[in-house]
Amino acid sequence: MDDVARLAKVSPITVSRALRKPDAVSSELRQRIDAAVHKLAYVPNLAASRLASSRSHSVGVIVPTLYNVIFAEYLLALHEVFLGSGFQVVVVNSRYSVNEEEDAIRTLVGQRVEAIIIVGVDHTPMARRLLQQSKVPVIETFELTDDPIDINIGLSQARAGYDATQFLVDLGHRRIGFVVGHLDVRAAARFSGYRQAMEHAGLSSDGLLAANPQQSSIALGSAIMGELAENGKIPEALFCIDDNLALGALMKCRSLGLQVPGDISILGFHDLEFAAYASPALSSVVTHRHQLGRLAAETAIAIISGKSNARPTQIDLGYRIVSRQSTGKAQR
Amino acid sequence: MDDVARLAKVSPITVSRALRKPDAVSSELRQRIDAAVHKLAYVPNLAASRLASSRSHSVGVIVPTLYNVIFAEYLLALHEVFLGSGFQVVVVNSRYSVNEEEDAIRTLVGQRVEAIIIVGVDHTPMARRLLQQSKVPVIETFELTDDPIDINIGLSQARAGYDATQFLVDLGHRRIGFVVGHLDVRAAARFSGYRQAMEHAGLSSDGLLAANPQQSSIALGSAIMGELAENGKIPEALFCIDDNLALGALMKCRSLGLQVPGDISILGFHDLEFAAYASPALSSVVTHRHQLGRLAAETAIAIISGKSNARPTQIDLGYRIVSRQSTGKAQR
DNA sequence: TACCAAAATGACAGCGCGGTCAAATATGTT
DNA sequence: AACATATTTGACCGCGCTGTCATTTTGGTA
Repeated sequence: MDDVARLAKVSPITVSRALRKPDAVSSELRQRIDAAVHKLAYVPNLAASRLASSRSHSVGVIVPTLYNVIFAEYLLALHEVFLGSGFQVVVVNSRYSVNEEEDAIRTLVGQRVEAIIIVGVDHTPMARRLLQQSKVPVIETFELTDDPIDINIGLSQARAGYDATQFLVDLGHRRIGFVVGHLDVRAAARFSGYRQAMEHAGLSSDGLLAANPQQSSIALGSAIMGELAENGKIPEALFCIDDNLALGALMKCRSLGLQVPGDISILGFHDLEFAAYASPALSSVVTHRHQLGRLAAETAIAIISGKSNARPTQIDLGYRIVSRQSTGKAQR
Repeated sequence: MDDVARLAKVSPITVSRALRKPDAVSSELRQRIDAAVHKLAYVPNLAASRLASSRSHSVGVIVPTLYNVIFAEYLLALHEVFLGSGFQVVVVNSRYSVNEEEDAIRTLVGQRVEAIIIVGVDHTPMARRLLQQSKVPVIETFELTDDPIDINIGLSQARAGYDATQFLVDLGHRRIGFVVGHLDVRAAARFSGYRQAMEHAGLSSDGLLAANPQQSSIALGSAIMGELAENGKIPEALFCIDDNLALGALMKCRSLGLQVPGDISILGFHDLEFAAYASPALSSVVTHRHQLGRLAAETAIAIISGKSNARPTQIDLGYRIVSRQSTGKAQR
C-alpha cells in the first residue's frame, strides 16, 4: 500500500480510504490512486484488512457434499443473493460426517465469518458450543428441529416421507418398497416417516427396504432395481429416497420389460430437473431448495446488517407431491 | 490466546506452538493447553495467523459454475487430494464471465492463496497480470493452450469436437446436427472442431446448428429436439454438447416415436454417470474430470512444498469416444 | 476580509498471531 | 560435581491494514 501511496503522492491511509469508500476522497486523488493501483496491479492483503477491521466480509456455508444437485441448487441461490452484497461465500463440505462438520465450523469460526449457514440440525456438542460462542447468526437448513441453535429454515423430512408413502397407499398399493443409498440423517428421517405411514395403514414394511450404502445415483437405482427383480421380490410400488434412484429404477424397469406404472409405481423425491422429462414422467416430492438458499442468505444479510430486530426462529417451507405418469392406481 | 495461556499457566507463545507443532512442546504442557483450549472453546484467529506467518494455508479454485456435474466431479477430486494436506480449498465461481473471473482472481490473490487452479485458458489481460505477479503456481485446466500462464492440464476441446463428429461421419451420417445451450468457450471450441470435421468430410453444416443460450439441461435438450421436430428439420444424427442435452433429446425422441438409433443417432459429451444407464444407452465422449482435478491438486501440492523442481508445463489428458446404443450406422 | 462549518487528509496505535533469537531447564558425560 | 549439549520455554517485534481522532483545506457567509 505504501508503494501505491508513494506513486500517487498521498499518504497510505488515503489509499486505504480511496479503496474502501471512494466517496470520502476527492475525485482528483481518487483518480491518481486508482491509476497507481492499476499500474502496480496492487491487491490489498485481506488478512491484514480482516485483522485490523475485525470484519471478514465473508459468510460460511457448510454442505454435506458438493456432489449432489440438491446442494448445488441451494448454493446457487445462496450465491445469487450474496453476489453484490459484498460478502464472500466460503463453502466447506462436511462429507456427511459430524466430526468433519465440527472441523469445518472451527475453520469458519477461525476465519471470523459473519454468518454460518449449515445444512442439517445434528451437530457434535462442541460444534454447537462453537457456533453459540461465536456470536454470529447461525442458520440451520433443510430440516426442522425443536431445538434450533439460532434460526432454522427447512421442511419436515419425516412428514414428507410419511405423506409420500401415504400418497402411494392412497393409490391402493400395499407392498410399497423403500429404496435408499447411503442413509444420511435426512434420508433416515424420511424412512421413519415411511415406516410410520405403513404402520398406520396396517401394512407391513418387512423385507421392503432396499438399501445400498453408496452415494445415491442413477446407476445405483438401476442396480438396486436389478437386484429386486433377480430375487423375484418386485414390490407394487417404490418410494425412492431421491429422483436419481427413481430414474435408475425406472430405466431398469423398462429394460426388464416392466410396465411403469402398470406393473410398478415409482415415486421419487426432490423433483429434480429431469423428473418431468423422463418417460414416463416421474412423480416426485417437490422440495424448495432454491427458495431455501435464497431465504437463508437474505435472512443472514438482514441480521448482519442489523435490519432484523425481531428475527424469526423457524420457517417451515413445506413440500408438495407432484403426481405424474410414473405412479398409478394399483391394479387388482 | 492470552486467556488460554493464563488458564494453562504458560506463556502465549507456548500456546501458539502447542497448537501448531504439538511435538515441540512437552506432553505435560500440551495436555494443560489442550484442556484450556477445550474448556474455553478457543479458536485461533486465522486472519492474524495468516498475517503473521504470511502463509494462508489455502488454495483457490475458480470454476465457471457450481451448477454442472462436470465441475462438481472435478471439485470432488480436488477436495479429496487437498483433504488432509492442511490446505483449505476456496472455491469461487466466475459465472462464465472473464470479468467476474478477474474479480475472483483479485479475491484469491488478496487472500494470498498459495496456488490458483482455474478452469479455462481465457482471461482478461489484467487477470493474467495479477496471476503472474502473485508468484503463486497457477494451473489452468480443462483446455489446452499454446500460451499457458504456468501449468496447463486438460484436453483439446476442438480435437474432441472434431473426432466426435468424425465418429458420426464414419457411421455414414451426412446431416449431422450440433446441439448446444449456452455457448461457452469450451463449447465453442468443440463447435469449431465439428465444423472443421464436417468441412473435411465435404458436408455442409448450414442450418444444422440448434442453439439456445440457456444453461444446458435435460429439459433444454428435450425442448430443442421438440423444436427440430416441429420444424420438420430432424437430422440423421445429433452431436450434443453434453450428455444432459443428449438425454433430453433422447427422451423427446422416444415420446415422439422416433427410433434411436434407427431414425436418428445421438452422441453426447462428457460421459456423465447416467449415460450408460439411459435406454438406449447413450454414446458419449469420455473426459477425465476426476483425473483432471486430482492431477491439478497433486501438482499444486508438489510445487508448493517445493518437491517439484522440474515442473511440467502441459499435460494432455485426452478423451475417448464410447460407442453405446444411441448411435448406429446410417440406414439408406 | 475575517470567520465558521464542512469536507478532505493525515498521524498514530493496535488488531492477534508467529518468526527469531535469547533464556531456562533437562539430559548425558567425564 | 562440573560441564557440555539438547530440549523446552519465553520475550520482543512486526506482519499490513483500519478505527479513531487530530489537522489541514475548502467553500460559504456576514
